[in-house]
Amino acid sequence: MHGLGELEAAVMDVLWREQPLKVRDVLDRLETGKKLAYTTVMTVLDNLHRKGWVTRELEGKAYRYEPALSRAEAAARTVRDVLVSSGDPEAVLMHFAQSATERESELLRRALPKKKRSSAS
Amino acid sequence: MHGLGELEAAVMDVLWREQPLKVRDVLDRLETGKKLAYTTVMTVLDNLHRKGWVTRELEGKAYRYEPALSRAEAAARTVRDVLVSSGDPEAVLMHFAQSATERESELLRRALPKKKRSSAS
DNA sequence: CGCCACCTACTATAGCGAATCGTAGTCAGA
DNA sequence: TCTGACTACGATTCGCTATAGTAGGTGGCG
Repeated sequence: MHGLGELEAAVMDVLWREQPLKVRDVLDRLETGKKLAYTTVMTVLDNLHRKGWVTRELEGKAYRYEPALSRAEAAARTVRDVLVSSGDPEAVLMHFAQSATERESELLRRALPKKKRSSAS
Repeated sequence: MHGLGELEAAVMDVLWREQPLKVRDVLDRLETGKKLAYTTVMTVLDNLHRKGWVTRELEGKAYRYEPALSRAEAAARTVRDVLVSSGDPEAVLMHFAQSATERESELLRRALPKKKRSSAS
């Protein structure tokens, strides 16, 4: 869904699950099979910050990180990017509609009519 | 949109534009600034084949390659994957609906009712 | 018949981004 | 002041992509 590595994605998962966390908190909550070094997680968070995936705020001595976008927002943006970069959004939507589950179709049908103008980022 | 490298994507673009092509044909049509070696393109096509992005068929001495999926199908599948892996497809669709253009909304509204069953990969 | 052109198969190198840490420096508090 | 918790930097390793050379097979043509 993203242009992220495995660990980076795992870290984002943690942050999406529980909001503002310090490096240590993320480390504690990471569900990888191996125990990582504190600095490893710090580096990853730093990279995510540099790439704009998370924002951070100094609290005393340590940073508290939180996702720049909710998981759903990030995913929605990815969907949009795929549409745009596909060169033919219409065709893609057609194919998607074909494979959409009944539930998804229902949701979309309800959500779409309510739409208002808004520019894509 | 994909998990492909730059050259791989360029090669897929060529194949999506014009269907069954031999290595040499792809090489000739590649729009990269630099002139690549024949074997470079061959390797890329081989890798794409290994990863399932293209199928190939021996014609005489050489292979003829073609995309396993149309560009739109591939993109649609990516969209589906994003939805599924997001953990909350509904929320993603809601956000997407918010940012959809009028045209996209219109398209979806028309396409959705036609839906039929089909299994996601 | 033997050489040339064209292909594929294999192997090799370099580059880049991600993963993973170690070390050094800083600062608040016991 | 010594300690513990942090951050800032830098180093190494790894996997994947980009890029290409070399070896070996084969059909056609002079």
